[in-house]
Amino acid sequence: MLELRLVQGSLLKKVLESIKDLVNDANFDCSATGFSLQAMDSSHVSLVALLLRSEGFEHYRCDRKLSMGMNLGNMSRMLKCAGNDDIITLKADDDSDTVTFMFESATQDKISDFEMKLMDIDSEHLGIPDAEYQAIVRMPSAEFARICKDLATIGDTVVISVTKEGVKFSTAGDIGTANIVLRQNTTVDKPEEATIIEMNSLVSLTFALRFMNSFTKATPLSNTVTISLSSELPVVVEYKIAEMGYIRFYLAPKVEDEMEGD
Amino acid sequence: MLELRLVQGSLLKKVLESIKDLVNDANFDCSATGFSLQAMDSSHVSLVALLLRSEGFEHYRCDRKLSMGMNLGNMSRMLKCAGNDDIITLKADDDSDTVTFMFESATQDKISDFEMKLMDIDSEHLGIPDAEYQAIVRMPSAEFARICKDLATIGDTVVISVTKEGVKFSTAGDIGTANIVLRQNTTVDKPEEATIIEMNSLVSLTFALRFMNSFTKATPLSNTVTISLSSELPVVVEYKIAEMGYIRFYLAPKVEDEMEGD
DNA sequence: GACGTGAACT
DNA sequence: AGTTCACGTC
Repeated sequence: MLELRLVQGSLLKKVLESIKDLVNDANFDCSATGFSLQAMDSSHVSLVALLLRSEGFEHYRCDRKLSMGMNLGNMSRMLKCAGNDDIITLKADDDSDTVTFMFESATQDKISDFEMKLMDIDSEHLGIPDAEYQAIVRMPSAEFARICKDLATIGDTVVISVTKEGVKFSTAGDIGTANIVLRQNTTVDKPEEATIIEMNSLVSLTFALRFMNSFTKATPLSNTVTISLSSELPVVVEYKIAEMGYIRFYLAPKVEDEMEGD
Repeated sequence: MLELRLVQGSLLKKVLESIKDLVNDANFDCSATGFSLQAMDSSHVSLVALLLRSEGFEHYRCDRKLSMGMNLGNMSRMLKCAGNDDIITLKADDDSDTVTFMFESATQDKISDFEMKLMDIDSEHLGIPDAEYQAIVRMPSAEFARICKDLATIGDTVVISVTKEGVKFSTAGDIGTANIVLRQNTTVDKPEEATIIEMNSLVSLTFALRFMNSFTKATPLSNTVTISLSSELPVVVEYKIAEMGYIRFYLAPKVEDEMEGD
């Protein structure tokens, strides 16, 4: 028996909006710890990891570990039927092949329940080791989204270079080149507007903008984004989910001297 | 060496928005006087003339006359990467085949530079003689845009007729006809809402609405528009650019008794 | 919330 | 190249 009651239902709506374009089908894993997901995108290039800790739910009952395979497009379609102020409760019986989403309007005047078929998805759950990163950049998520969107109008890949002073985003394409430099800035009135750089060593890595622009769909989940970079490691683009956990996107850097990217 | 610093960068963004649909490629001409452009639209029917005087720039350095051929679509794409409050600096080395747009955010925390390839464009620079016009109408630019948009839903051409009392915009199409009369009105609280007519002789001319509706893309540049009319002369639709210059569109009247227009 | 525009896909 | 979808703007 599984029953998870999330008062701020809009969180789950936003989570699905942020991953449904990247991942078609995925297993949601429930345990006493929380509600989580780990999945490769449909082209098997990037990886998404979501965690919503049990403490973040108003009510969290998970008798035994459960892995529920869902089509994220269909799940998103159902969640779109929930109001932004609705309380969402997710229910599943043990050994059931369906999951039920219940939506309660803030006023309790409208109560909906949507039942969705589960599916069998074979997924290797990768252990992601904690790593030391050469540089970690924290910046306003909207700014990061804007930069990735702008650069994508010029080129296909972005080079992210971090120095103590700032972070540089560069691209090149047929019509020209672009460099955007963001200065480290911790002295801003509002902490969510700060750009903070923790750097152990200089790092400069190249990524496909197509994926970065998918990741930034998670912007509504958090005012800030954290980008963790190391040579030879996938970049981690993390959006913290207040009081509950995070959504993290992993993407391997491009090898610089490849003849032709994809 | 060329270096033009424009504090109100949104002006340049708006200028490009207003001409990029009309003209594909054009030469920007820089001289000590200012930054200008003159180009036929891609169908070689209408003409655009832009002037941004050097005095309007915070910093204006132009060592020698320079003509820079740009693809306006690509230039617009790059300018879209500038914030509306950004300071835009345009740089080019002599004999360089590129131009650089630098964008500085108001806070100086974000500095971008975009380099664009220049192109060779052969353009005959027409001398446009100052002319006496039979009638000059000044009116709110938004009103003019609305009229052209509305009339285009009925017909393909507009007849603009000016009398001392007012200006009439007429069209006819399959579904019917339309006439919009604007009375001269100088007694309005705000001068930008006035409709002012200077008339030497009655004039009534026909124009393709398709082009008029392209011209009105410049509406964000000025609250008022000036329409100068004479038989046998192209109409001039002018939007003044505060403190800096103007953008003018020229379009030849249709000959009335042609069998079929274009 | 609706429209118009630009980008992606077929 | 045409259609569809998503985004930004009004």
